[in-house]
Formats: sequence, C-alpha cells, structure tokens
Amino acid sequence: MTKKTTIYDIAKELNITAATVSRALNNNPRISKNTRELVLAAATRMNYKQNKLALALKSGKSKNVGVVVPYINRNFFSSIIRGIEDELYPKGYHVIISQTHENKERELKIIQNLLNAQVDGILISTSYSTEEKDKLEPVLKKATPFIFFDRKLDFPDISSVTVDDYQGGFDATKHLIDQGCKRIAHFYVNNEIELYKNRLLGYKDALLQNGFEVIPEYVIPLKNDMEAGMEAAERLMNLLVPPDAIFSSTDYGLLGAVKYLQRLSISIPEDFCVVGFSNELFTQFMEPSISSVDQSPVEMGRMAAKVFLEQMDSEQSVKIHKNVMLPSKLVIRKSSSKMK
Amino acid sequence: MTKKTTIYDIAKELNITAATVSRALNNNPRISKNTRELVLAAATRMNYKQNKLALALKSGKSKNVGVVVPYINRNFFSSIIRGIEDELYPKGYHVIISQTHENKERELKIIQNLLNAQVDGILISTSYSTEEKDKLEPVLKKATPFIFFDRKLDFPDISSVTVDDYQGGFDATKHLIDQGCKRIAHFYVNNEIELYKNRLLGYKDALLQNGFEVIPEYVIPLKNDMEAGMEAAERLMNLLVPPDAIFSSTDYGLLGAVKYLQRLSISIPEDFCVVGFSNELFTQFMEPSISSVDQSPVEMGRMAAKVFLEQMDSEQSVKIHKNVMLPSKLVIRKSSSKMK
DNA sequence: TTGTACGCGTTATCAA
DNA sequence: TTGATAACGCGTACAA
Repeated sequence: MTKKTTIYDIAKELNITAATVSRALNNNPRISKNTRELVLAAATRMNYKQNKLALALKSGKSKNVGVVVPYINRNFFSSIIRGIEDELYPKGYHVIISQTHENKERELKIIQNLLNAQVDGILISTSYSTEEKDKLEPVLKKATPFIFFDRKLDFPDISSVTVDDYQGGFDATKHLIDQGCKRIAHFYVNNEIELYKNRLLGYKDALLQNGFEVIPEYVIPLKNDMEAGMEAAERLMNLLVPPDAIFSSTDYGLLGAVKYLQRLSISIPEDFCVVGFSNELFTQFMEPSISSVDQSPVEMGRMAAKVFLEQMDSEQSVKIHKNVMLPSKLVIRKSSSKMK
Repeated sequence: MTKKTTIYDIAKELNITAATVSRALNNNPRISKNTRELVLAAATRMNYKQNKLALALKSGKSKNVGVVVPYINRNFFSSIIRGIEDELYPKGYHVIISQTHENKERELKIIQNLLNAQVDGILISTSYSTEEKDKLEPVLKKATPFIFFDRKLDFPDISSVTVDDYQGGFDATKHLIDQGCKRIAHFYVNNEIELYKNRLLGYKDALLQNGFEVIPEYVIPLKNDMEAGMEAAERLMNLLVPPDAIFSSTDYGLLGAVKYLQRLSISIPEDFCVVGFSNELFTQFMEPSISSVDQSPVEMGRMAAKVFLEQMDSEQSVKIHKNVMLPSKLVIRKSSSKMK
C-alpha cells in the first residue's frame, strides 16, 4: 500500500521545488547538471512514475485511442487490432479495446465512454447500417477523430479503411465459374451492413457478365454463424435443382454448409465447390482446405492506425479525411480446385 | 473542432458556479430541484461530457485496467480477454490491452507504461519464467494490484488464476493409455514457462503410475508453432522405435505433427493417436477432429476479473490475495478415439 | 539556474 | 441551497 511517488515527494526529499524536479525529469536544458543527476537518482530510488493522467489533463491529449469491434475473439478482428497496435504502440499510444457484440445500444454507450475517457481518437468497425447512421451522428460531431475500418458508414468528414468487398465477391464468383460450376449459390449476411451488399453485388455482376442468371432461390440470407450455414445448405440441397457451388460471405456460415454437405457424402471439390470470405484461420486447416477471400486484416489495422496518425499530425488547421480501400485477395485452396 | 464543454461553460451560461453544476450533475441532494433541471437541460443542450481524466486525477482511480498477453490473436487469449471484459465492463471499467510477443523487455516496458497511465490494476499472462522472476519484482512492488492468469509467477502477495495444467497433462496421457497406446511421446514448449513443466509432470506421472517408463527420446522440446511440430514429428518417426501417440502441450505444434503424419499416410486414430492442449478453435474443424485439453479461457478471464474486483473492494485495509486453480477438461474427439 | 504561480476539469470542504 | 476555494500531479511562462 505504498503511496505513489510524485515530483513533490522528490522535491521535498532534495529541498528543491517541484518545478525543478519536473525540469530535470524532462531533459529541460535550464537546469544544472548536478541537480539533474540528484533528481534522477532520487527518482529511481523512490521508484517514481510519471502520472500520465495529470499530463493528459494538462495537455488535452490522453495518448489513448479506442478501438471498437463487434467481437474480439474472431481472428479477423483480433488481427486488425494487432495491426493497429503494432503501428500505434511505437508512437506512445495505448489501445483501449471494446466489443459491441453487434449490439447497437452498447456500441453507442461504448463510444460515449471512450469520449468521456478523453481518448485521442476512435477506430471503429460499426454494427450500424447505413439506414440507421443518423443515430450515430451526434457522437461523431466531436473534436475527437473517428476512423471507420471494415464496416464503414458514409459521413462527409470521416475517414475509413475498407477492403474491396465488391471485387472480392466478383473474383470469388468468377473463379467458381472458371472452375466449371454452373449453379452458384450465395450466402449473404442479412444485417443490413453495407459490405455484405457489396459482396452480393460482386456475385451478381460476375454471374451476369458471364452469361448466367441470378436465381433468387440461390441467394440465401443468414446469420453469421455455423448453425445458420447448416440450415441454409439444407434448404439449398432440397431445391428441385440444387446448386453445385456456394460463394459465402462468411467463413463461419460456409463451415456449417461444408459439414452438412459432408454428411450427405457430397465430395468437395469434385461434385461441389465452395469459396468463403475472411480467410479465417480454420479454413486452411480443414479437410478439404477452404478457398476464401483474404482481407489482410493486419494490413487493414496498420492502415487505419496510419490514417489516424496522419489526422493527428495535421489536426491544428485543416480537418483532413481519407477513404482507403485495400484490395481483396482470393486465396484458392482445395475446396474450389476442380481443375489441376 | 468544437471545443469540449466543461462545467465552467455551463456555469457561465447559467450564471452560477461550477461547484453547483457539479452537484447537479452528480445527484448531490444539496441542490434545488429547479437549478438541477436547469443544469441538466443546459448540459444536454451544450453536449457536455464529463472529463474522466480530471475525475481520475482527483480520485486516484482511473477505472482502467491493463491486460497483458503474449499474443492477442490467439483464440485462447482473445477468449480470456473477452471473459475479463464481460466481467469488468458492467462495473464501469475499461480494458487496455497490450501484447508482448513473448518479448520480455517489451513486457516490462508495457507494465511501466500501464502504471504510468494510472491503471487501477494489471491482469497479466507473463512471458517471464520462474528463474527470471526477480526482474519483474520492482514493478510489482506497487500500490497497483496485479493478477496473474494462465502463466503465473509465485510471489507471496500476488493473486493468480490458472488452470490445472498438471491434471490436464495427466488426464490426456491416461486417456491415451486407456486407448491402448503403448509408446506415448510428448511435445513440450521449452521456454521455461512453468505451466509447460506442469503438463510434462502430469505426462510423466501418468506414465509411471500405469507401468510405463518415460523414454527421453519421446519427450521433444519445441517452439509453440506449426513448423516446429512438423520437425518434431519427423524426428520422432525416424526413431528406431517410433511412438504410436503424441500428447502435445500445444495445439499449434500438434497441428504440424498431424500434417506430417498425414503426409506419411499414417491414419489417425487407427494407427496413431494424438491429444493437444488449449482446445484451439481449429482442433474441432480438422479432419480428423483433434482431442485437446480445454482450459475454459472465458471462465479464466471472468475469474481473473472477479479476483481483481474483490481485491479492489477490500483494498482499504488488508491486502488480500488469492490463488485460483480452475479444472482442466479433456475434450475427446476423433484423433484419440481408437475404441468405440 | 531555480523558484513562484497558474491552469488543465473535477469534486469536496467549508463558509455564507 | 449556493459560492468560494483547495486539491489531485504535472508542465511552463515568468520572475528572481
């Protein structure tokens, strides 16, 4: 229960003033070599730690940034966070992480809390859809910079870092076409988040541009989890003309579908091809390994952090903002490798 | 670039003093209903947000806790963090997450930083081994409570939450024996972390208590990743008498071994059984699914948070501490199910 | 080279 | 019921 040492304690110890101690500690040139050494010695001896709170209060900069994601234990998001941290840590920033569980009220509360905590910025992958974006508007009207990543909303002054979801959807579908698949179904997550719409759009365009129709029964809305994927697959396979491929907007949903297909003894990729989205870790370890669209989450995190830092550097005068779109990369594995 | 509203701004607006505003905002009874309502109205109108930094400076409590883990994008650790957050968030705490990458200097720096940031506590899974624990001692001699989870060090006054690694190692090995395996090898991570030693001990005791010898060539030290596991498996299979089972202290290492065995067309579990440790997500999705010792990470996180909260509640007088050991649970899957 | 005094935003104590 | 003031720990302009 030792009380924390302050510069006043050191000052008293050495019979000087706190100001002098502060100068010694901050390499201020206006101090004698002798006192500086005395202070430094006392500081280590008394186990002094600078109180960053006081500093933050004075300077108005907390050197903390908030990071808000739906779930922290999805590999995709934890990798993004890792990228953010890697970039921000060397600059002296700390990262405060919160998860919303896709709960919008909670997301709003979290943002409020972070703002109260005087974070210098908020990097967020929002659970709000474009339709509800006005609900988020009040908190964004702040001095604190916001950066959207992955799941963004369009606000005139707010930066974003996303991946090219349309291209990802297009490439995945085109790849299935190239493999000779004729009836390509699509799983799409129906929570109104824009990026899923973009993947769907890419899917549709790839079909249309290659002489296929979009068959409504083949486009299945579902929740982003394994159980939903199993049910969706069941529904598809009970159709009069079942599909021979699935491009899924979610790896977790696809996982369920694969389990279901394997139960029916349908062989992948010979009789059925699948491609997922997000390149979750398990896709490469499964048998067969699953093709998936990679969103380079670590890169995305780094980029979001860089955009934030840029914004901090130039914040005095102009309020810059920037929308970065990273390329998506289709990773082809066994599950869609019909041809050699 | 709107300046943030303070209680002074509200006070000026209403021609009262900041103290009165503070009282109104904090439901202090010593205020008239009328002024309170006036203040509250002005506060929302002016978009006032309490500056928690100032509060923290005054109260000495930042309502932040630091969480330090080796890697944030391991499912095991992100699940622990999720447990911690679930428990702490409702109590008004924020979680500051840092990862050490198993780098000890960085770990020390991170701890220093967190202390500087005036966190109310630090929950940590350390990368330091028992041999080096004195290096960590200076920072622990603080008013700030520390809680070790998963990877602990023995300090007289510091709480810890761990899983019963010895029991986990024992159960896994015993299970392999029960399956009829005769030559059980062991992968063990050689970074001097205590918990790996405990798993090794459990392995040895299970063997000895069941009439088996511990064969030194079968106990392979390795790094905690897939490549190391492949090499280790190769070494084992090139022995004059190769083993017929592996109990691995790391799922990632085991993953490499399984890949190697599959390349040799050795069928699991018929000809070779394996059991891992940590119950990483991919173990259940692989073919065959991998048996593994579950450490209930979410529970571990919750428990660590609870211990921290207890400590905070009783901190005025006695410094309590507490060592919790959670049970480990062997999850049996195909990879070790020789018998029906 | 060092000391004095102030302000960051808040709450608590004392006085009015 | 409200106001004035001090304090939390720090950095810094100004004065000495």
